[in-house]
Amino acid sequence: MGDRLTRDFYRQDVLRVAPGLLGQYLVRVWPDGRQGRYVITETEAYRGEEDRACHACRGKTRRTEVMYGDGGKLYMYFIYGMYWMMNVVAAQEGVPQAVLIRGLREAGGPGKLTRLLEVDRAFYGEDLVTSDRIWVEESVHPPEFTTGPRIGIQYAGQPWIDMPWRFLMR
DNA sequence: AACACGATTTCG
DNA sequence: GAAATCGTGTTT
Repeated sequence: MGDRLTRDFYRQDVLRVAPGLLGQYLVRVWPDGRQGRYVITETEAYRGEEDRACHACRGKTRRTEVMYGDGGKLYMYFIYGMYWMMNVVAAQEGVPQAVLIRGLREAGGPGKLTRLLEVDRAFYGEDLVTSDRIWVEESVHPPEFTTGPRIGIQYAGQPWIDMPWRFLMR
């Protein structure tokens, strides 16, 4: 069992937090006491209002406000009429950045892993530093990883389409 | 109040 | 390649 990641980890720039989450253990505890531990294998960084692919590019709304808060909370949003996406807020208060969790060793795809974990709107704003039902624990050593352009953000235009802000564990 | 669209997945 | 399906932001 590793130590839970601290507030200071999440308060770093998203370009450090996104790759930094690779290889770490995402822990989920259900109401009945059952516990699951999953290795995070793929993430993507969304970086502030200037990033046209980031939901914060349209400013603060009820949906995006948690991204403007302190790092370490969950930003959940619903898309395509059927999927909840799970994001980890990075950086400090006032800096809207988030990491989309795209894959776990046990489940590839952001829409599939939230179904596996059974997390939805009820986890909007959940604090990974203090929650008793979901958090992240540190693995022994950081894994090697590769990078690439983010998925499904063609509408964002250049240079955002080509930013290598997708991180995959080898 | 109505409308357009999306950080996806699955099936043909 | 297209459908499924609805919350959110924008427009009326």
